[in-house]
Amino acid sequence: MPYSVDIDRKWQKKWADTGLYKFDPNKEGEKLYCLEMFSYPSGANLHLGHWYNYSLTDSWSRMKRMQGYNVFHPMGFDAFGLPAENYAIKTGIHPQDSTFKNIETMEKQLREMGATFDWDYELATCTPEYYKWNQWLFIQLYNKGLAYRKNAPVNWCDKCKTVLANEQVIDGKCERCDSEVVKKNMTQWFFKITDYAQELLDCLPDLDWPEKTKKIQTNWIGRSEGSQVAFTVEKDGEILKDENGEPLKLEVFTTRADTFMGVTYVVVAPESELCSKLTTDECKAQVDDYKLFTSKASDIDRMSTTREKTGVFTGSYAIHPLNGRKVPIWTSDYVIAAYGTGVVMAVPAHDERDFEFATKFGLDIIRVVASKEGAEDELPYCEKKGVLVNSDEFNGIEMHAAIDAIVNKLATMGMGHKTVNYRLRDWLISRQRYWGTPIPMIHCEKCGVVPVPEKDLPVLLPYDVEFTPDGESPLAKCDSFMNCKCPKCGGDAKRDPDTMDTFVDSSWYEFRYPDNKNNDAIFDKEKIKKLLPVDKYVGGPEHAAMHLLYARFICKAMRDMGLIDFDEPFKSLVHQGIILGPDGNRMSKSRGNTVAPDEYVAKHGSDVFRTYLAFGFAYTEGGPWNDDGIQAILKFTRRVEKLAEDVASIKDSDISKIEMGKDEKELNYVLNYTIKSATFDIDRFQFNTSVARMMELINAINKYQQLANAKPQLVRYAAEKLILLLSPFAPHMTEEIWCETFGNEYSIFNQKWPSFDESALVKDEIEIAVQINGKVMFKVDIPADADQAAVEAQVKADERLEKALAGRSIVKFIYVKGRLANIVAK
RNA sequence: GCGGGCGUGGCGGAAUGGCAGACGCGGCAGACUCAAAAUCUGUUGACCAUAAAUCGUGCGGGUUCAAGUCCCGCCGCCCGCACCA
Repeated sequence: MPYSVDIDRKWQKKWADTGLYKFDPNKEGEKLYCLEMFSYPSGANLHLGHWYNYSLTDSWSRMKRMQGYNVFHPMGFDAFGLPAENYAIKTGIHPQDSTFKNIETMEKQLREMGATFDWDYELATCTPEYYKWNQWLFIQLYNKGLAYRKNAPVNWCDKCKTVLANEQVIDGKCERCDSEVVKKNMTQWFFKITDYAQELLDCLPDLDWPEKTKKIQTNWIGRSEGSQVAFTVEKDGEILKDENGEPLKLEVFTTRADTFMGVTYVVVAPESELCSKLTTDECKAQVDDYKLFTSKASDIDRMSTTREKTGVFTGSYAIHPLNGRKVPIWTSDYVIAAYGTGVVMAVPAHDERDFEFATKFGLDIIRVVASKEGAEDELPYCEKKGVLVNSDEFNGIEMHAAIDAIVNKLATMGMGHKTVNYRLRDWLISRQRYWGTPIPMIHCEKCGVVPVPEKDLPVLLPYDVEFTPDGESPLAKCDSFMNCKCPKCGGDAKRDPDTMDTFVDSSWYEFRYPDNKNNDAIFDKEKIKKLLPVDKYVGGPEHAAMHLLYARFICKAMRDMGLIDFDEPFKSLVHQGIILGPDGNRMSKSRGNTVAPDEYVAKHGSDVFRTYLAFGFAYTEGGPWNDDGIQAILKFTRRVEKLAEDVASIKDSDISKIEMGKDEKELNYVLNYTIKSATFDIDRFQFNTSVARMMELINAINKYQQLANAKPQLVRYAAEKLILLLSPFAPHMTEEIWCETFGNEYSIFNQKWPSFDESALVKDEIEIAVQINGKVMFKVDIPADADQAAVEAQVKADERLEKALAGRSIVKFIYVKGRLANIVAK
């Protein structure tokens, strides 16, 4: 029966009926956990990106199965999230209803892809069975001090009256109403990922991840070595005191402690709490105006580098600990509250931003570093080399040495020390949204914040909720949800009305798959020990800084809770590229350049589509879709089927007894070369070249077939190997050929992956190029094992050499074994 | 602005410093056919009537017996971060 979508259905049914892909943890073979990033269940059918990710990773895992690994390959759904909620606001269809319906559709489609997923291990994050453990994990983090509440500036859309997730802010605008997003201070839950900043950095080098992704994480974490130095503050003519009655230390982070003697003012971020504390009554009005001004400034404005500096004086002064100088404290939005201490010491002579600010507001500029003693470099002089000037006792000290000298001096006064600062911020996980995991915390007037006892988990997400956004969490309006008893004192209390960021759901799901039905624990430690970490993780590069960082953090936190005993969740990571529309642009409905897999699959079958995806692109690059490529694969599959029919009647594939002549050796060489390189290429996710090698193999077989004295056993033998090699890409078609055309035993996927014979790859004679000064002049056949002397002798004896030399004489003879010979001639 | 990646025929794309363009699409020519489609065979970087020669991996330099590959400087595109103190 020629290959079609009917063949797909036939074998999909048989595979399911016979449980071919059921995972047995006790089966022989080294365990291999192969995981694709699970997907969001959208209403539409699987798109090209899903196919590209899932079908080819499936091909990889199929080869691994055949190589004898005990492959665990689960699939599930990242089912909480905003799209379903927004869809509900628009249509009135409840997120739960639309989500479960979408999951059903996607499951069906994923089955039709013909992947090896074991659906017994499926999970969906929106089920209470899953999010119960999300809540449990939250409480463990809380108990460990890794989940805490604080007041922080968040993205706020004033038109939608709601907080927005970072990913909902597109170029500083709300994705839904397109109005500008501003910062607003709100009390939110955070996960203390910053506790792990250094370890997240330290473990990166040993991961088998794309270097680019590691770089993105490195930058995101943003380690910066510097010093923390402190000033005292004079407000209204008096030294400002802290809550203990000690003089308040205004601490700043700097990488340039060498310029400390050049500080002429200090800047505090307007959002910082310190700002209010430092502002004098006299200046309060202008500072408040300025705060309002910056809170209104959109991210777009603030991000602009051409934007002119703004700011106002707070009325207070910082007192320089080394020279006693009194410098004004300003507030300006060029200082970011969340980075460092939210306060900057300004050295306009040696910092461009400070220079611009000081120039605009007429603040002092004092040179303290010169490229060499006495030099009058143009200011600002920002080079990190030179010696100190105008710095009293530090004059003449080389800039790097001066950092140590100054910090040491400050340290003796308790006013400074070396430190490391990270750009990474704690992970804000509260969301004022409905369709997510309720935060399992209770607010009691008497007892404060109290975690929900484990026996009361899960805190169920109520179904009947008014979720139109109006600035309040939808759950806050649901009395039956909100009102509860305090677990500690039994008095009336309120639940936390927020839900968790859906990145929390996906930050540990890889741990739940192997034990997805466990009602008593998040997972069984022994099961996890057997299967994790994930050996191969495949998904888009867009998750480099978010999901992949969060998942690493949660893994480390789990380890420190004693749940697991390894450091990293994903040993090896691959990113698939992006398939663009035929016009070379990103596919989008508005552009009208989308390609729907369904049409192709219905017409040609899953295998043709899968094999095209393998062949038509460099996997990690992606690229524009091209319909013509499908035709190439159709042709190839027809040739494969034709070959299979040709050899169907040949029952003998024993090649050990046939005489291996030149042609046989040649075909055998191609066969073994194909096995070797296709295996290697599939292993490293370079599917296009592995399919190319198979095309070469069928070319060679067809050529050999046409010989009058072709040995049928060899043809059959080579054809069987080809079918095995192709099976990961075209599972249905090759199963059909294997069982029906060849009459072999079910299933091809219980067969061993072909191995190659190294001796077949050793040729007696090879052709090499002879170059003169790097240019190919002619070619010679030489014995493959010839050494340089032998090759040199043979080439020198060649009659073509004299003409090629054209009167020049040989200076040097280089033979690169098996490659070429190069003659240096003058 | 900083950091990273990429740039190869008409197209998708191959090339551990070692014969650039594997494999395929498309084109051209031929076979089969009344014809077309399909299939098969050959051919296909540019220049050139042909061969030879020459030129060819964004541009300009360099290292090397040998550079798409390594180094330096540009240009273009993409991605990440972005007043990070």
